[in-house]
Amino acid sequence: MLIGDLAKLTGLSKDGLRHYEAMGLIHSSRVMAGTRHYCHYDETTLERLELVALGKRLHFSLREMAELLNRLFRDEITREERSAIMLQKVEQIDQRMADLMAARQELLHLAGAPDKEVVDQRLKHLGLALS
Amino acid sequence: MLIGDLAKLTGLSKDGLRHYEAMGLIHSSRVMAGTRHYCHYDETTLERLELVALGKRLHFSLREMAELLNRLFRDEITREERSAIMLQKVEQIDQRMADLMAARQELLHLAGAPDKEVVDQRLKHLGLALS
DNA sequence: GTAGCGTGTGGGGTATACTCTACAGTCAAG
DNA sequence: CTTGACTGTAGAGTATACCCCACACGCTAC
Repeated sequence: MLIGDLAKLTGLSKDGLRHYEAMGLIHSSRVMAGTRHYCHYDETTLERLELVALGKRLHFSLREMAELLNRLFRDEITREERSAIMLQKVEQIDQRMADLMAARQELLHLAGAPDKEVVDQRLKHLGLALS
Repeated sequence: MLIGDLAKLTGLSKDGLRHYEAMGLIHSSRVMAGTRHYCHYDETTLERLELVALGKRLHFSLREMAELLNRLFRDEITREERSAIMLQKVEQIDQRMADLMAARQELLHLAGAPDKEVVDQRLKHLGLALS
């Protein structure tokens, strides 16, 4: 299929898809038409794009995904390695959360801790609690 | 003082300081010397830069800080507004933490939850716990 | 008086993830 | 056979926070 179809099916923009292709996340076969060519995408592209969506949710960068995705489609990733990759990302996320948590505490302090319980209530809604 | 002194006192690079000035975080008086001029910074610049450091810890952008800093030095920010600003930033942080927390959960799931207790142990070290 | 350090300016580059614009060719419908 | 929709390419622009380089000038020490 052509890029317009892919865009409609995924809800992504054509420019975004071209960007993904430039980043190596998806691939196409070039089909000639007169002096120029068009890019044809097969159905695995949709699988790839679903994995890209997953990767974005999981806070992987496009660069990280480009590598992982290609290795994944060549069956080069073992269960153990996959697990390790995920846990490594968890560590990065923990680091960022620690950073945010420290800022949060300092912000509440600077805010004059107006209603600590009410504010921390939000954390619980997020599935978190201070320990 | 000149930019080199400021750089040494703060540990920031001259280029970084020039960037801050271009962003409106600090200001200088231009003193002529022949055909050109030099930028002189007064002591309040150090105070400003300390606030910039604080702002960075608290995840304020330079653009946000430029506005806040100038208003702060003109005494245009009431206690109530300061509190509101901090709490607004807390909300943004909560949003990002929720995002990260969701990703974290999904990552652990995809990792095969190898040793959930051990991994969640790290969250406690960060001052957090699942509720 | 010249070497060397410090300085301001302008511009480019890095990283991330795109969007937008202009230009030109292809193709189907009318 | 022309119009309109679609396509590829190149390049610029957005946002954030800087770094690096070259150039030319100022000032001080020698």
